[in-house]
Amino acid sequence: MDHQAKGTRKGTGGGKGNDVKADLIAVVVAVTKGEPRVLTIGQASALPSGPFELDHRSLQSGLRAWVERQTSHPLGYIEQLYTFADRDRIGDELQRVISISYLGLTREDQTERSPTHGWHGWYDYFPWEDHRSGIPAIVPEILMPQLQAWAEDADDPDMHHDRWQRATIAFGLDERDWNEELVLQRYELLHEAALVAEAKHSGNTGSALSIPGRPMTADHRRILATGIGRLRTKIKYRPVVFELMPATFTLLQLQRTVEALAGRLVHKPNFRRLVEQQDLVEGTGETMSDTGGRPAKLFRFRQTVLAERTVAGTKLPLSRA
Amino acid sequence: MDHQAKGTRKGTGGGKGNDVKADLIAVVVAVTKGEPRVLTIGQASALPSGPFELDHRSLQSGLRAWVERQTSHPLGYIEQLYTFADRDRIGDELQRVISISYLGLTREDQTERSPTHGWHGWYDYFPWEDHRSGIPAIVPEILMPQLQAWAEDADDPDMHHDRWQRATIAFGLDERDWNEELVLQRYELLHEAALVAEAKHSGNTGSALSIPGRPMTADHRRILATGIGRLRTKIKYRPVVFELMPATFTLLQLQRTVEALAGRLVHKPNFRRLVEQQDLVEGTGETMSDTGGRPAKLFRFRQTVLAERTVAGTKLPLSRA
DNA sequence: TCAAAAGTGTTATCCTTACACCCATGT
DNA sequence: ACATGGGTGTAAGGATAACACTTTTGA
Repeated sequence: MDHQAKGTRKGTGGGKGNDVKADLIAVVVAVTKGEPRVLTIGQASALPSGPFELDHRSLQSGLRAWVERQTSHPLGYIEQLYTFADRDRIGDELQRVISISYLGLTREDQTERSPTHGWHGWYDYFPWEDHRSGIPAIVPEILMPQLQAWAEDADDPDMHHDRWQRATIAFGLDERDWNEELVLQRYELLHEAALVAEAKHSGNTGSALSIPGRPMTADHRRILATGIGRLRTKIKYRPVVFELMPATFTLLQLQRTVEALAGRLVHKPNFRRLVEQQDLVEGTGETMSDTGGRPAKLFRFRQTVLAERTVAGTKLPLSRA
Repeated sequence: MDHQAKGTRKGTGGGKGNDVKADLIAVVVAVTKGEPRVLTIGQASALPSGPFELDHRSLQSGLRAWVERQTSHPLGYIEQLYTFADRDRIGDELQRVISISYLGLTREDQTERSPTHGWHGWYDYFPWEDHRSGIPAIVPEILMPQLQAWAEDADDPDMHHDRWQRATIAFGLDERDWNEELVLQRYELLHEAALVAEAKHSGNTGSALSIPGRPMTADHRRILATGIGRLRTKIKYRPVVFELMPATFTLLQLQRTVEALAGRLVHKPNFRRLVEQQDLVEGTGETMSDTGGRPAKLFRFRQTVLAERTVAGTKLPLSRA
């Protein structure tokens, strides 16, 4: 790197003028018995994380090293989420910490028991995000009234209108408008309205009572929200669900997994056609007959589609020429 | 941040054991006279960048500060692209540098002349990416033969097949299969095949000759590829093009801008309908009659849609219930 | 026989794509 | 008149969403 700016650096040699700490932090997801779960350490309130060290070959391998060291759990698919920076007090010095967050998908080892880490349903942290059984009661009964109060607390009519509009968009006024992808927007709105426990620390005047939903250390819940949002978006255009499935599965199991992630129910006949028509899966020839009803064919993911298909992704009216 | 890992940190107090340098780096894009251009410093071979400093309020504001200091050019819309890490020699010490890259959209000030920075057409760096006049000659005449040679140079048949398959997917064998979003995959493929100048530095055995396309400092061209790819994806689902347009414009100007970014032509009548039907623009009542032909209505972007619409984004067969 | 889940058929609707054509201005 | 770009109509085809229905098992 020899960009022009070098000359203006303070203490280019070895001084630690603008040096920062870099942290790696992981949202590791699995779906077990139809519930999406996230890997946590400590009292279920922190995501696995650790400093990026000089002997890590890359950010990805550093992250894998940390997660595997802290949880003995190997990771499969991982993807970078977002990088953010905060000022942090370490000892007496004010120092920068940069956090580079990743999303990881894996299968949960249900046999293991550990005091240092565990799996927790992600809807424990975001109870308003699960719409599989309809709109959760807390949305109309607690969140919306609180958000309305927050909006009315605004300084001027414009601000009031803006706050309430953001709230109605983020949460969807009637059921058809609910957009499951807006996980981060919803969390940030609740944070801004000082309705989540994490907002209290920053000397916020905010409302007295906190809403349901388990808080996390520092801004880990915001990172988790980012990961959930990303995954909900991604399952729609890339076949990442299969990273969470066992080697063979029935179409209903696949559907339940998608529903768990999206937080909403999908239409069974159409879901089957969608999956089969895209050649994402192939039958194994075997069937499974455990959960009452007619035995279901077992399928496996067709690895080859990963190479064959890259994503259509047009939305422009291209002209042929 | 008090994640569990803290205890294992080397020199938690003030030691610089695992401290890193953090660089901010910007891909700043404008579209001028139907050509997409990128802001560069130095001999048109580096992107604006600089260290993230302790007095920057946030990553975004640090980036804005650097770009504005280096180019006197204020930024509009910005979004984070990707973060990557490399080992770098600074003085005698081996040290980490983390680069956090951003995409910025703006309008070019065509009056300014500066010796320290300039705007350059992005197809100078990626001549194979412009398909507005059909497939560029260098694709079939230079790139594909070189890639084929590279594929045939593989150690075993599997590797040969894999390399050639990746090449055909990335570049699209026949015109209909060209996917303009795969900018990064194409660049990385050419890099892996040691066909771009930047690949030579890393002691690569690679081929003797480099292909057309202006190289950049360090990995800046890879970052630019990331930015172009992201922008090409994004214009399809978010109205970001308007960040690049003047206050009022004709629909053909808008179309030319989209075409410049996508590197392909779009179908005029359908493009108009697409734009108008989505209520993205409103007429100003005025017309413009400069470039031969019937005077065109002028439009302006409807700012309100940013709030109203968040993105539909369904692709799952949801069930109503 | 009934409950539960597997699976198939079919239609209405909307969106995308393509083609054909007319309109208004300058030279 | 004609070239150039502006602008509208419309029909074919495919994807999506919704509804109705048959099949195969276990209790």
